[in-house]
Amino acid sequence: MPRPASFDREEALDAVMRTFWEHGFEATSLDRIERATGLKRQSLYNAFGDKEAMFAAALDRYRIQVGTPLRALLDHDDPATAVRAYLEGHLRMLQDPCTPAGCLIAGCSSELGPREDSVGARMRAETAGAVEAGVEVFRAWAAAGKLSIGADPEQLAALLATIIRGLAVLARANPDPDILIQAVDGAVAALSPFLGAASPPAHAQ
Amino acid sequence: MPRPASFDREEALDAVMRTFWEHGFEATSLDRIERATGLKRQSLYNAFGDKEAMFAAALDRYRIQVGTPLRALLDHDDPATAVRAYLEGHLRMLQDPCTPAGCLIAGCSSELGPREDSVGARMRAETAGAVEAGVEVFRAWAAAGKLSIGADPEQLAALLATIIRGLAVLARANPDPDILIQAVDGAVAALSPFLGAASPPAHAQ
DNA sequence: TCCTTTCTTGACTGATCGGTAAATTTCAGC
DNA sequence: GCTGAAATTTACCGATCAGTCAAGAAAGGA
Repeated sequence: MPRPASFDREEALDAVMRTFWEHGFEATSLDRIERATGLKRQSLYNAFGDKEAMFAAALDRYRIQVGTPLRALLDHDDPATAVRAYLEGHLRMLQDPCTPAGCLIAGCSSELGPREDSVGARMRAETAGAVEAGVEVFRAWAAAGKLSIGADPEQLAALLATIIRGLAVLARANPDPDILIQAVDGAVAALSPFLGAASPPAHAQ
Repeated sequence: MPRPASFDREEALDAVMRTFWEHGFEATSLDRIERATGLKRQSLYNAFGDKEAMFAAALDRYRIQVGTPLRALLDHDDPATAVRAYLEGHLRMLQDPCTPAGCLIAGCSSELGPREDSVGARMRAETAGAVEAGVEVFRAWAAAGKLSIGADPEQLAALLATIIRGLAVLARANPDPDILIQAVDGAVAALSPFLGAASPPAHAQ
C-alpha cells in the first residue's frame, strides 16, 4: 500500500462543487478546477475521473450538503410553517455570501437543458426528481387532511417548485435582495390560505 | 454604393437569436452561428460585430419579438384576467415547439450570473428591468384600486416575476408539460384572490 | 468597359479546451 | 536502506475557441 493521497478528497470535491456552482458546467475549465482545488490535472483525473464524472460527484455532494437539508425544512407538522421555512431556507442559501449565488441544480439545468448527452440527462433527472419529491410531501399532507378544502396538492407542489427555481434565477441575476424577500413574502401570503391557515387571503399581509 | 449584402440581416439575426436561445452564450460558438445562419465568419463580423455584439443584438431582437408581446398581455383592465393571460402566454412561449425550450433571458442570466464583464452586466440589467416593469404594472393597479385589500403590489410583482422565471427553468429541464400546467393553475389560484377576485381561496379551483 | 467599393471566402492566428503519456517524487512493506 | 506501487508533476496531444488577414467575387457609377 504505497503513498497515500496528500489531499483530502472531500475538501477537493467541495472546491469542485463550488466551481461548478459558480460558473456552470461549460465555463468550468479544468484549469479553473486546478486553481480552485490546488490540485494538478492528473490528481483530479485519478480521484474523480473525467469532467463529467467530476460534475456528477459535485451534484451528489450538492444534494447531500444543500438539497437534503433544505428539503428537511418541509418536515414539519404544519404545512404553512413548513412552506415558510422551506422558502426562507432557500432564500438564505441562495444569497449566502459564503457560497456562490443561486442554485447549482437550477443554474446548470437551465444551461444544459436540451442537451442529449449524459450530463444533460443527469440534470433533467435531478430536476424531475426534486419536483416529484415535493409532490409526495404535498400528497401526504393532503392525505392527512392538512390542506385547506379545494387545495390541489399537485398544483401547490408544482407552484412551490416553480417559485424555488425562480428565486434561484433572480438570486443569480439580481443584486437587489429586496425583490427576493418580497417574492418570498408574497409566496407565503399567497400559499398560506391553502395550507390550513384560517385567515382569508384578503387579510393576508 | 457597391455590392449590397446577399442576405437578409433580420433573418440572420433571427437565427443568431435562436442559437443563443437554445445553447446559451458560452456554448454558442461562431461555428454554430455560421451553421445556423448559413453565413461565413466575416459576414457575421461585418454585420453585427464581435460575439458580444451579436449577443446584444440577439437580446434586442428577443425583447421585441418575445418580451414585448408577452408583457402586453398584462395590459388588461382586470388584473386577474391579465395575470392569467400573462402566465398562460409564457407557458405557450416556453413550450412552443417552433422555438427553443425555455427563456433566453432567464437561461442566460442564470448562466452568466456573477460575470463582471459587459455581457454579465447586460443580462443583470435585462432581468432587473423586466422585474421593475412588472412592479410598475402592479403599482398602477394598486393606485387604481384594482387589487384586493391588503394586497401588496411589490410582493405580487416580485412573486409573479419569480414564477415566470421558475417556469422557464422547469420548461428547459422537465419534459413533462403537466408540471408546468399545474404550476400555472396553482399560480392563478393563489394569486387571483389578491387581484380583485371575490372568491375566497378555499374555493379556488 | 472599367473602376471602385463592398461583400464573400478560406486560410490562418494565438489561446484555451478536455484529456493523456511519461517522468519524477514519495511513502508503505520488507 | 531498499524496492515497488501509487501519487504527483511536467509536458504534451489534437480539437476547438474567438477573432483576423488578405485575396477573390460581385455589383453600382462612370
